[in-house]
Amino acid sequence: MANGVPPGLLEQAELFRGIGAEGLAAATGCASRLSLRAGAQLLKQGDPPLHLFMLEHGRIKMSAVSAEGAEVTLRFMTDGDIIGCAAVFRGIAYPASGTAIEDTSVLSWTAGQINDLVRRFPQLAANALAIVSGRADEFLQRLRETATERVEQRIARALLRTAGANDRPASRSGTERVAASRQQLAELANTSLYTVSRTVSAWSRQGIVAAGRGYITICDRQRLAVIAGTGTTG
Amino acid sequence: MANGVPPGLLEQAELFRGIGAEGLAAATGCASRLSLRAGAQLLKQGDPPLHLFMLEHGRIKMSAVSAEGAEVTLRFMTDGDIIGCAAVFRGIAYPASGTAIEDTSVLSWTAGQINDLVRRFPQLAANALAIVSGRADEFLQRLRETATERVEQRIARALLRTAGANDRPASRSGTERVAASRQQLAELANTSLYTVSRTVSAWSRQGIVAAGRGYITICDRQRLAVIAGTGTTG
DNA sequence: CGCACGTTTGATGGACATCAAGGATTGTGG
DNA sequence: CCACAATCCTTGATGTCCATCAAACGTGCG
Repeated sequence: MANGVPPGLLEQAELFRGIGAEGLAAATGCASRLSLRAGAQLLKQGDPPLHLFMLEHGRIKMSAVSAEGAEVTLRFMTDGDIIGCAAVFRGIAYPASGTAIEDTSVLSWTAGQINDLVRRFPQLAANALAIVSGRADEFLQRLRETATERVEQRIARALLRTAGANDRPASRSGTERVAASRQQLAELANTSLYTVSRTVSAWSRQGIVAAGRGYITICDRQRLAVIAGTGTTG
Repeated sequence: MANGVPPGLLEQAELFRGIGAEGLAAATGCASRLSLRAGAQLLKQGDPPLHLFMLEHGRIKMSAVSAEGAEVTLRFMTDGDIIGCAAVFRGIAYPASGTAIEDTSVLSWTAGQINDLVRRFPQLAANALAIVSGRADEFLQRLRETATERVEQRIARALLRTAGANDRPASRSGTERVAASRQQLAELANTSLYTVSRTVSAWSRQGIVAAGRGYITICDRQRLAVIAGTGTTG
């Protein structure tokens, strides 16, 4: 494998499921690797869909801006996530921008390569549908939340979500350290960093979390889940 | 055609594009027709994806509720729209509920029939991806709006959107009558019916619209577009 | 040590929801 | 054709959630 992509890596990704050893080998074989420093932009909203990406290691912030320039953070991508799926499969411009928020390594395929792969392994199309549909569900959920829920609830959700996305091997010590600045949480919860700070401070006083600079440690996941409305029966 | 579905009807639908005369005939042949009185429910969020629907004539409100019971109206479906696409293609529960808000006629296919059709006409899978992806974009846009825009702007958008969805043959008389109660607009703009009423009254005073019971007539689409931020260059 | 950056906390105000009550429009039955 | 009910719409008064401004504080780093 000239590109040095370890075999087996792609299996984790939802996109490459069910295409067999041959499919995985083909996809692995034509992948390129790309390294990004923290702060570098991977793709820009509105750009033509030349590449499909898969995050190998690191974190990327996906965000979208409106015509007036208002920005919304959509989600933070982590290892194994696919980026640019809908755009490449449909041949439309990327609907969002992606920026590395820490040093990150990414695999990429050209649109042409993906088209070839799809022709040989039609399962990829079904997988793409699943991914896009899942993303639609996510947006729908965010929409519901933003529209109907209070700030504290949204912040709790945002925290739990980035917790889940980060520490896959959930430390079962009960406490769980989440790398997230107030600003980042604010963007995910559609609120201001001030409100996040106040809320987190209040939680800290109640012993639900322990706050630090650039991170938050979840002490009482139960109570946080109750606040998030993911409540009780968890 | 035993079911009385007029040939040529399906061509309008995004889902059935590019499958040729044979495909259209096959799809038409196995479609069933369903009539709904205003207020009747077509499908319920969480139900297993037994049927795919296509709206033949009428209007259906799609809405989703959270675990806590808060409801969000997603969109109003009109002639030719596909309902249940993501659910049937992926085999997951319907993500939203659909209720007829006027007497409506719907075509339906069972999940099995759709699967057969997809096997024979793979283009259907690509079309489904386009539909789902388009819906994701819509949600993303709504999310951006709800998060960053002021109420007046959102109401303007909601009004223009339902205008576009209703009167396809846009009456070029300059004025355009839109069937929409204040309550419905409020749901689409994620606000209260009171605020909509106030806003519409203000517009009415400025001559942008003319308001009536159950409808709003757009007099100055230009200015409305400016308010919506779809501005000027239209 | 001092700078930069993230965080905290108070004070203020605005946008909008909500409550309340009254007015307009449509349909129904006598 | 008129009275009545049922909706839908309007408009004022009030309150609250949260954004925003301002300023200080803590932490880590060169």
